[in-house]
Amino acid sequence: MAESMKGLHRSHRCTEISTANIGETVTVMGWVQKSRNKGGIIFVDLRDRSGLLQLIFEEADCGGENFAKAEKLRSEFVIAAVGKVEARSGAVNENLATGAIEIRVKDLRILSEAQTPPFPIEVESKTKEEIRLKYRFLDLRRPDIQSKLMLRSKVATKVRSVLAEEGFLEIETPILIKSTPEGARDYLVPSRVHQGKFYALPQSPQLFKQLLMCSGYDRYFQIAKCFRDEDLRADRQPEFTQIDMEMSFVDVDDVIQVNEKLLAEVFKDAIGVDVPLPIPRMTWQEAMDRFGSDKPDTRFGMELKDVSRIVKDCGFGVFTGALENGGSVRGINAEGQGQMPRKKIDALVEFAKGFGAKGLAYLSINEDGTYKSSFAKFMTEEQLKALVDAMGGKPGDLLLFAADKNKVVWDVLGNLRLELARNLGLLKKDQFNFLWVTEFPLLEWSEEQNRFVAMHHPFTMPMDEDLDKIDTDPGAVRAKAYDIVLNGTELGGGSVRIFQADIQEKMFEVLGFTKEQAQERFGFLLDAFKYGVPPHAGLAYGFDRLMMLMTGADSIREVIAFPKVKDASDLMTNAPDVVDPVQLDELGIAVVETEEEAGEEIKES
RNA sequence: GGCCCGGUGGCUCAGUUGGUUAGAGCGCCGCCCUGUCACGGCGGAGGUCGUGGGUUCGAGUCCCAUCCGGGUCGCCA
Repeated sequence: MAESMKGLHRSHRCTEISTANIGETVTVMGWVQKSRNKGGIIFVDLRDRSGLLQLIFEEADCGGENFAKAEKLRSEFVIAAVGKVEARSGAVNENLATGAIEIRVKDLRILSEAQTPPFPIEVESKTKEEIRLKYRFLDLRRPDIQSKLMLRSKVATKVRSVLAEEGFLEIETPILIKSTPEGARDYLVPSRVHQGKFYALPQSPQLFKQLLMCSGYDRYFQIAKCFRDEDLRADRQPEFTQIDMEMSFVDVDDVIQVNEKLLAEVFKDAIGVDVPLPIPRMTWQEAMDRFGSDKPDTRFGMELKDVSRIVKDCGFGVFTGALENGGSVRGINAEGQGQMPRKKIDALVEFAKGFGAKGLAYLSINEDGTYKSSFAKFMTEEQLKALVDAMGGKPGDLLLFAADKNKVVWDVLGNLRLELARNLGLLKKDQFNFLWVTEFPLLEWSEEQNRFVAMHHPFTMPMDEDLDKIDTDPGAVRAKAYDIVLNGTELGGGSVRIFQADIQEKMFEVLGFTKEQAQERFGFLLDAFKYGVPPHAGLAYGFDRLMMLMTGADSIREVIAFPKVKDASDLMTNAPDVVDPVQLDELGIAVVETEEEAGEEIKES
């Protein structure tokens, strides 16, 4: 029943037609959003990715045959219509970009009929994501998703043009690579030709871009697909996209400078936001001390204060105990929240426990200046007053304290601060606060592995002034690593790379790699470094996260055309799925049944 | 792997202390309507409550298990 579009050419997208086109004959094609049949006159809202346009059918204009076809139109039919652009003789629709005009149709073709969609194709869908993802091809018709993906394309285009202007070359790196298991789990791809051997999908193009520097392509970038076989989150997908770059003959400031230009131009071009330059910088240590996070959200205050010295001789064992164990006592001031009901405070305590706190001490300052506190009885009036003063407490404020190892205190208060901001509505999506966090620790002690692990990656350059500490106090060595943070989200990160063999060897040694292990995993890079390597540094952005923040989306899935759900499967295609035994046989792979599955087998048979 | 939230017609939801034929709005189908745009009017179809057990005279409602989706902690160099 579908008709051919033979002889027709689309002349405009829906919203490309305006009052300037009145009197012209146009050909439009798209989907039926809605049909309103008044009996002798039929209105049809036509939709394409540009927006909506009203078509009008009257038998006198289009003839009986076309009118009969128009009567059959249902939602999501794909049609072509030829007609004259007219100013509306009825009321103008202020809600529509094309609300002042309509197309008086002379010829209609139904290019494709459609079943009723399982959920409405509309902005701000209320439909469960599960159903939307199963029918993603329909969900992607919704105007808000379309505008997000169109913006994503625009940003990618702008990134390419800015970086090209800056002398960057776009070079692709392989997807089938060698597994270098340090960090996230790799996705593995079996090899038919080399049975029993596997490729890995890249977690990032890291090693290849460093090799490109060795090869003289002094400025590289790529919009690169990356893969990590880890559990998902609202802002994490197993496959995601990085805007990845690397530069030769540069140090930290050079990387920051070119990226500030990139960010400013992209934000201006894509969403009209001015990014004030230079973007503020903060060391990792300062970020932790002031915000309890290495990715501080600076859209609001409520900063952490270290009150260890104030409370070191008080009678509250929780505080003094933490200090004796080498920890600290820190607090935040939730200004004006002194009247917070006990129930809400208890909820905050529970929240804090989720981040490893054993508890949360609080003190609210009544309007008359007296205190209500969970720990007042352990302290003298003077001690309490000193504490309140240190926190800048005023009548009506609520002070919250955590006492533990530094790492726990930061984590607890850093997250508590964000939770309070969320509850108080302090996080404005149209405000964009950028921040560079610099001087990250080079290494991080892993309790699990009982060794130091690289905080960034094993090729990160230590800061020159800390080099001598790498043997004596590795944990105190800072790195030439930097993150770009936007509104409390890590947008991207990078570092200056080690390019001297002796420092790289030292690094592997500290990380507990033997020479053989290092050679086995990264030999090709170490070899390359023997043949002349320029100093180099780079950065990679999470493109999906960038788009999530730009569009104000709550989930990364909203800015990815075909995302996966929490267990990394695809509800539309059903991937991953079992494969034909013949395929497995070719690959020399045997699948071992788990006990659970074996049990099911027995039940079924 | 842990914790938390959700699953009732196509969609979004309501369903009181467990109690007669499980409701609503939207959508859908039919008829009518020449200026609608959240069109309108009349009529109609459609669910056994994610799944499986259990308690009970009686389960959408209580219990157990399980599946699916979401959030989060672990994890994500």
